Amino acid sequence: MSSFHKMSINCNFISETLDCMLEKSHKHVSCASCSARKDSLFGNYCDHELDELDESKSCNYYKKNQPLFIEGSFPRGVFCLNGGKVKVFTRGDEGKEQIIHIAKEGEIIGFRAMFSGEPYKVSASTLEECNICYIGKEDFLNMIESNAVLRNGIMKELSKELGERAVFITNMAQKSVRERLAFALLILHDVYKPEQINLTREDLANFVGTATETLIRLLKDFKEEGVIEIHTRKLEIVDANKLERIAGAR
Amino acid sequence: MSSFHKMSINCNFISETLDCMLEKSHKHVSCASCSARKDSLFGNYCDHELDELDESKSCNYYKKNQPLFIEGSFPRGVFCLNGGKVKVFTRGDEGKEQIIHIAKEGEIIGFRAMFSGEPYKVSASTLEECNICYIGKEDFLNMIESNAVLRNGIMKELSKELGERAVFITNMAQKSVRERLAFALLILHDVYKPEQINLTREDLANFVGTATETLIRLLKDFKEEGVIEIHTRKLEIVDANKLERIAGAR
DNA sequence: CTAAAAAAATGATGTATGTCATCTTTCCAT
DNA sequence: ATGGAAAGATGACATACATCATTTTTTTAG
Repeated sequence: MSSFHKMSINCNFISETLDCMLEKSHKHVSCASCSARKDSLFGNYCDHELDELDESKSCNYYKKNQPLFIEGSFPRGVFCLNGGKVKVFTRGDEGKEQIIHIAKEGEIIGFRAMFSGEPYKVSASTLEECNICYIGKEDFLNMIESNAVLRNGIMKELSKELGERAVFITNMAQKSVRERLAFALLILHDVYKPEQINLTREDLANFVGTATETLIRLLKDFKEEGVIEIHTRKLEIVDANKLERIAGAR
Repeated sequence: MSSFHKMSINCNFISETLDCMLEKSHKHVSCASCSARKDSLFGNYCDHELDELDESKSCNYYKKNQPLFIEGSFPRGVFCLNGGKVKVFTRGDEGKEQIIHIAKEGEIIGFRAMFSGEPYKVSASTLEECNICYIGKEDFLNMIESNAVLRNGIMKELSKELGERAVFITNMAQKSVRERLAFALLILHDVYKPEQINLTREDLANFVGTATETLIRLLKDFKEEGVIEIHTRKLEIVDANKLERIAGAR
């Protein structure tokens, strides 16, 4: 319901939204009117660039837990997240997911494998109902080639993520599960705001890198310490400062 | 001594090498004659591009354990590794190093922060005697802007590393120390060949993400199982297949 | 609205790995 | 060559966390 509300903001008319969501139509959501765009790499596109972008993209509705792409397959285009949250993850040897990133509105997903020439090293699937646009490989690469601003934005994004992952690796190697959970909650707080964090315990455990049971116990600790409130599936951050202290420096 | 030999290959004359190494001169090693170049992003440069590259770079000799750059500072240029090995690492809250990557001849180091506009998220320092060229920020960015092949090479490299780090994170989160050590040894085997792995136990532990004592015990196990030989500081991989089996899939 | 399935919660138990303390070997500068 | 420092090795011990088994709660589908 709150995600429904959010979604409606991103479309021109309620009727279009309903088509989009309830009837899974592939109705075009124009980039010019996409509210997620301003925070995206296309944020500073001018009118004719937007028209061109509109031409080359398709728009799709995804139900909860639908895959966008799967580890090992080859990319045919990139995904531009108009509404909803998407998890990006790999599977370890025993099939257990390790969530690398949770993407929100405005993010472009899956462009890494486009440049590396390798198959996807990660999978991506929706965590909730999503509206996602799709740009074919050729169109996207042409845009990159001809538009220096977009290209620099992409390079900046790749570089930023690379830095973040170095920190992620260090946290995994050196922090306790308790510290990592605090760290993860802070990240998710940022991703989900102004809404509350809304993930299954299993997904959260797979993001933190721990067993579901351990995660549940630690959440309970945090609740008893007054740093979070648990509203069934939704987690509310009550004391972010304390979380930061628990998570340690950085 | 064997690293001395290797170094000499990369310079035009022995006398130049000696200057370079023993007297720490900044004598120019020409890119045209750099044997590390063929495997690098500059591998397919033509003559006049090489001249240009030569103009804009400086060449320096580094002793063992010297820093190239430090986490938190801002980049002023990139480093191009002509000879020797370099570790790239972050420090956790208690100052413990987590090694993210070990770079070898031909690699360009430190270009991530150049694009992200952020300070370095990692530090880099030499693991042995090194010959390292340096290209200033402005020159490098100009090259990127004007040379599409180099640019695409950089984007490919960024993308590949991003994928590798997703795997690294998953390994950290889900594999046992024993499995991670096997995995690390295979990576290092590749980096160091045709030489033997040559790292302190502490550095190796900081790469695997474990305590030095634990690492030492596991090395002993591997030795007793006949997968490695330990020649004091140097590690010889005897049975790579078995290591792969221990490391698990991927 | 209800039944079945999925998710969440809780307890009991084992173990891989970190920590601390001590000793030995190797390295390196003088 | 030699002595001090760094690196390597080994043992004893503690514990954070995973695993397994079971129960309760929530969600979903018919």
